[in-house]
Amino acid sequence: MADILNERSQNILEAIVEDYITSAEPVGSRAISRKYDFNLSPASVRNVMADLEEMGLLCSPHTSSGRIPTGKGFQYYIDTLLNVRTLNRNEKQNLRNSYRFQNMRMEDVMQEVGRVLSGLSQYTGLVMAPKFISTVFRQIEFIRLTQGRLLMIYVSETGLVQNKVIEADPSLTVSDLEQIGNYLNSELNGLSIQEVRSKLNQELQEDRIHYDKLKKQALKLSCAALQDGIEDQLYVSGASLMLGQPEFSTPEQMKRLVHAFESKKLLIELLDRGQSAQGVQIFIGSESSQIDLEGCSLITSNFSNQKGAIGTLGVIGPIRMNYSQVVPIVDFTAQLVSRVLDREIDQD
Amino acid sequence: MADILNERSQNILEAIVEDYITSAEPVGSRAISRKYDFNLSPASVRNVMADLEEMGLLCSPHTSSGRIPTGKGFQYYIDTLLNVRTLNRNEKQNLRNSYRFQNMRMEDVMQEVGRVLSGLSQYTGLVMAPKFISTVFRQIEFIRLTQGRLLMIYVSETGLVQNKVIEADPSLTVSDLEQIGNYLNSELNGLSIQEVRSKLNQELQEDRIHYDKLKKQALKLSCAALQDGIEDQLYVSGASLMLGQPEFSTPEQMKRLVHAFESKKLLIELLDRGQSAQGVQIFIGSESSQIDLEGCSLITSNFSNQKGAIGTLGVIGPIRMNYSQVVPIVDFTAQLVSRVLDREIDQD
DNA sequence: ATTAGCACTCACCTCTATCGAGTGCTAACA
DNA sequence: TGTTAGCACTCGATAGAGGTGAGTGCTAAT
Repeated sequence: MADILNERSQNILEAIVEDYITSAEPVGSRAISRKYDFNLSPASVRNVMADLEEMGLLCSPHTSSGRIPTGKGFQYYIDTLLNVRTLNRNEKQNLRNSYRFQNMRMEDVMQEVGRVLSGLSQYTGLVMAPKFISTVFRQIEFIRLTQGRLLMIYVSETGLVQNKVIEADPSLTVSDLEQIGNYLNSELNGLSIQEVRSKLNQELQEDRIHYDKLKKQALKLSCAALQDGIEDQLYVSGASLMLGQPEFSTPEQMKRLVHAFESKKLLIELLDRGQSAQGVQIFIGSESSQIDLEGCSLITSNFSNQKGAIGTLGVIGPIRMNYSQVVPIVDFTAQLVSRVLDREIDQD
Repeated sequence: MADILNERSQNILEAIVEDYITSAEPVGSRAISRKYDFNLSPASVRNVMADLEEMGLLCSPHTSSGRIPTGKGFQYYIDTLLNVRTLNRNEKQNLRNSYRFQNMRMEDVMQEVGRVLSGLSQYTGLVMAPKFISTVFRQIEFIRLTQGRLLMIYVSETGLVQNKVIEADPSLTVSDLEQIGNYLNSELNGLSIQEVRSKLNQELQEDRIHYDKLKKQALKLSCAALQDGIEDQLYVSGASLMLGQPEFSTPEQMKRLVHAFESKKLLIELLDRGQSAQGVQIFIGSESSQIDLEGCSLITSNFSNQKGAIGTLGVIGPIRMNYSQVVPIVDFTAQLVSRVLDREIDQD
């Protein structure tokens, strides 16, 4: 794709995209020819623009208006023209200082990250906590609520607390539960949930005929507790900032956006897509094809600690986002959070 | 106040309010005289309306438009004219069936309640989980994160899980923590957090010179853990439904609302005001005087279990809410949730 | 290949006219 | 004396007309 455009066309496309990013208005040939010194008259610029439009990189809202980049145009810009600013030492230090992670619960860390991302970018910050399945077992606790109903509390290695109500054999006593907890805590410590699951399944089969009743109970309980059904946690910050963007200024678009942010399902789905990738990823609205998120663009990066718990953070904004500014922020923040996750626990 | 108005004025005010509730448009004298059979001509109705306007119960957006009730008008309507529908057995059963509380975590119960409230009322549902301070102690657990940093997990009697990171003496070993946990769990079980606090303070003073080092550590730890700094949890559901209401149809008002819902602080403040009251409470926008929530009205009721943990739930909508329909829903839901809280634990 | 020139398009603004729902006031009526 | 019919008036909402200007496409000259 990159080679279809000659240098002049590239320069003009870049100029148009960047002008449009700051102005949110259709860009005219005159403006381009004046602001950037290509030594080209408006008429020449117009010729190039007509070509770019034919290639689907630009479009004009109506006959007598300037051009705006299409999704494809932005995609091209991101793929080949965007040069991401790298943060210098000062900027990195400033960013580091923006975050206050001292003595925070994991939930608070996630929320704080979202808040800061949103504040710095002036768009909407998203943070998806590490998925339950990607966490590493640290401790489990069972608390009896009523006959046959237990509250299970699970703490991951990084201090992420999750809980769940499970049904259980009503005959289990409190001291049974304590023993079961102790057994599981010693057996499963340090294993990833995936490892835990396969281990549990394996042992359950082996022990099917075994007579250690308590151990069997323990396996059954932990199966119910850890098998599934713990939902993703998504933190959305600064949704109202999006409503200030000119592309979402009509009531209908606002409703759409708020709905999308509220249901969270769409967003989680979108963030999931990037979970396997490394580094910063950019999804462009049209591509993502979620009606409610039309016109939006998503910059994400995964974070993880050394043992693998993977979460995702990022910024969602209008397609017309300031990528060169936001990308490094998202990138560095992901690195920062990864390091914080590791620091949460003793390195041994 | 009620006695200043004669019956005819009351009838007309009621008619205007109810018409406005369904139409969201200024109500004219002609409409009133036709739809309701007071046997009064529009002219007579106009006379009454002029009186009501003078008393500050009505106002007209401009000279030649119908009247709309003022905040004061709504207040009067709610105080003296509103007759709340009581739910019949069928409706109660339907409402009960709307909620699915089986094997849900407390967090999920709260969220579910918000969702259903919002769905039934078509406005925005609010649920504030019982305040930490109003809960009853059930269990506490300390998990070592790093040298000198502990994760404290607190479970209230109703199964509400909260956690917090606290600093602690780095020399504490894992078995120390276990002992401390056991000690606290046996000592504090069944006490309200307020009782716990006074007990801790008392014992800390008594034991100041004592030589039981571990006990002292236990007291210190639990003080740090339970003293304060656990924030309220507020669940907001169906915010986007509010954006469909005609009074919030302009971009500016939408932004205001979304901002108010997002920051949550305003809402928590507002909900706090009703924490001491019993039964359903109604706050009207102008009265609440929060700029961001102008034009909104709040119907709340507290719920609590037998031991006193108090939370609040309700519905926030335009002042022009269908009170007679929403009030009984909020009322009955609060009763329902109260009962669920009690059922969460063994009755002993 | 580039560009100056020109006719053309179309969103946007403002001005004006019209319409109609609703009012307040007054005079007539039961 | 309370009620009502009649009437002039107000004012938002809607629609159309005209002007403006930014921007385009095309063509012919450089």
